Amino acid sequence: MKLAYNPDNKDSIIAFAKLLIGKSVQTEFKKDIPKLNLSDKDKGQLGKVIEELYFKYKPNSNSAADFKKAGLELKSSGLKQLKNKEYRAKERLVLNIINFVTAINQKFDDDFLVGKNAHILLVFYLYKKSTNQLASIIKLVGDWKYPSEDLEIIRRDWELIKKKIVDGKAHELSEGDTFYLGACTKGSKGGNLRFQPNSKIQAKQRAYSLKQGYVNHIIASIANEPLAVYGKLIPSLAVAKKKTIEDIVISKFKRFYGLTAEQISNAFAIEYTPGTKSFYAHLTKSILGIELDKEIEEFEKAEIIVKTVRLKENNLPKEDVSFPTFKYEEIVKEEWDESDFKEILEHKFLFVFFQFENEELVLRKVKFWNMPYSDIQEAEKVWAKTKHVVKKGKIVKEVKAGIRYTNFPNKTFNSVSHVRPHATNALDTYPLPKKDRLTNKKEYTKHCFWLNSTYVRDEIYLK
DNA sequence: GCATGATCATGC
DNA sequence: GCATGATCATGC
Repeated sequence: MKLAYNPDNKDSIIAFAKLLIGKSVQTEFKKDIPKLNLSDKDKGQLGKVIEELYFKYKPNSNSAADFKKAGLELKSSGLKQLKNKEYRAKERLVLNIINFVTAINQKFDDDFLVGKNAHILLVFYLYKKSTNQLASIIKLVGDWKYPSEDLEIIRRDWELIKKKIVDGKAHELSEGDTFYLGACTKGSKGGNLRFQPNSKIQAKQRAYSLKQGYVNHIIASIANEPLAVYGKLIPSLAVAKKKTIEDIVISKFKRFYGLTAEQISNAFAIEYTPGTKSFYAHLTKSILGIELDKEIEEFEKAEIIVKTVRLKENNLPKEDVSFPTFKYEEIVKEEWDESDFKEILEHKFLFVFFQFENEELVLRKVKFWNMPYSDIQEAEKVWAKTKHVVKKGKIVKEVKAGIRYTNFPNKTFNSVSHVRPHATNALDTYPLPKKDRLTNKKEYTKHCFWLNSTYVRDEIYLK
């Protein structure tokens, strides 16, 4: 059979793939799709149709690239579109499954850089909740090779994941451990436990993945969107080889330890306006040498969450650390492993600590941090109790002097996290899945998960 | 002085 | 209009 492309030639494959832009496979292959017996639940169904009906080859699950001779791996993934029409990744890009047993003897150059990951051909479709994946319109097609600076970061990420497996801690892996390359869970919820070589504890099956923020950069590159809105911390391969993101950030901040926020802002000729929302973000960018109107490229790719914390003189943060509000109707449907809260907690954070000293705020230190496995398990208890309370319709415990006291997990319930209101006022609400038993209301003031200030002090600032 | 509920202010 | 960082108010 004569193919419409040359499977041994990269350019030919890529050019042929680009002919898919603007089409849906549903329309193109209506007649043949039923023969593949795909399940609607199969998240990889679009990829299978493109492989078998468009490129006309059988999908492989071995370690060789899909187009073996050309060294090209085909992947399809979803896009969402912002109000300003720009595209963003719907989710992380999942690469190959990590074999815990063989991983401990592998080398980065032989594992990651050959086979499936070195050169990827990406087919992005526009995701819509109401649309079947096969009917989605393909919007962007292009190939991706890692810039050499990124590969240095990915190499360190890969080494860290390997070290955890070597140390018998595959069950403690978290996406927050690493910067661009994550070890994400893969497979049906809860199940899919695997043996690991250096521990008796079974670990969730995991795959290497590129963080959603990293995929956004791949998308921008393929879509030819201007990258001028980003400023870089790592200007060259030489710097990337010598220093980690952490090294660079900490060394830049260190020069200002002990200075007040006002002194630092004066050093950069930025206005000292601690009341405005952007002040601390601007201070951080100035210290890092990033122009104020630009985003920090490495932070965006690694999805680093920056939190500025102001400590009282006794080292206790003045406020607990908040996260986005959760929706009652959604939390009751979530499983922990797919929950928004766990997703946030598996990020990498940069904490910037200031401390009050005679009414002035002094920069104490910065710290990269991600939540240890045992604390994520603690946070799960807070999440589970919250879900339970909403599900039972037992949010309000009692009403005293017009104030509603809740059954949500408080600071004494758990040392890591608690649940508290986060709203404009009591009338700023989300709908409830079930009427609250005591108040008979079908909506409730917006709440969110918070990190306890004592936890931030003891486990992040003082450690 | 802390815990908990309630609210404000800014910026997009 | 809403998300987010910040702050206030009350009671123990």
